[in-house]
Amino acid sequence: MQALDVLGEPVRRRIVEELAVGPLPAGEVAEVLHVEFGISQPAVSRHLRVLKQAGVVESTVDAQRRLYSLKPEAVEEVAVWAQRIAQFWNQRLDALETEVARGKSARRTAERNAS
Amino acid sequence: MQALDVLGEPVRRRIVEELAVGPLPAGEVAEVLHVEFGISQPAVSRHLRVLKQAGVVESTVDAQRRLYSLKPEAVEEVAVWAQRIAQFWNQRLDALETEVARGKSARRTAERNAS
DNA sequence: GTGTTATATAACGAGGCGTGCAAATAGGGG
DNA sequence: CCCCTATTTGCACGCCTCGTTATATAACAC
Repeated sequence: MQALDVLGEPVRRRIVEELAVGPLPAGEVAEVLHVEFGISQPAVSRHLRVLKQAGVVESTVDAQRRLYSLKPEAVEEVAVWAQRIAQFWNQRLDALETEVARGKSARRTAERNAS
Repeated sequence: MQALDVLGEPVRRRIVEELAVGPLPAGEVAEVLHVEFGISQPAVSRHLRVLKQAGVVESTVDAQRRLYSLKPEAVEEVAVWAQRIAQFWNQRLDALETEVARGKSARRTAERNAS
């Protein structure tokens, strides 16, 4: 799960969203981020590198330009993780509801302790 | 999306996973994390506070202890975000496939590259 | 009250991250 | 060749976060 580590950055998240629509040359990414976040082009370049090293994006050479594109596996990895957690939680929720429905309502206190 | 900012931390992700199973007192969370990451109780306490401020967890008072539990909305938020991105990407992929199917095949010239 | 458990806060240091600027590299094109 | 554009990299700096240890608060028990 390298992806989540790297997506903690708002700027990088924005880049990912931008690339989700389709591949873009570094310059255009930089421009968008410059407008929205007020950061310089080299800064964006660095973020792109971080994203690349984390396997979130990849780049292609097109003459002098670098075309960056999203690697969907990475995003999917994040989605899977979050969904797994959500699922755990839902299971728990269902269990509680069942329990309550059965009338065992007054127990839940000592349930989780017992170390 | 405060959740993603905060979930970039491995320790915090572990805490979330632990709490996904069910609520736990701070002490037990601290113990688990101490065993697995070798960090101290105060460190865990701080992570819990960060998670709380980000709306990922919440706590209730039970005598001297604090019971921490996951706020599923936060996790769901992350899942939704990631899925949205993934969906964008899938749309794009579908579009490309359609294009290729139409016979425009010979374009993908400089596809492969990396550092 | 004193003592004990459970947890949070304070104070501090170390390290990492993100930034801008300036310079370097890569790839055209005259 | 030399120059121009696109992008990356080197450097210095400030900030923010993490971790530890020591200490405080809260609630209970005696």
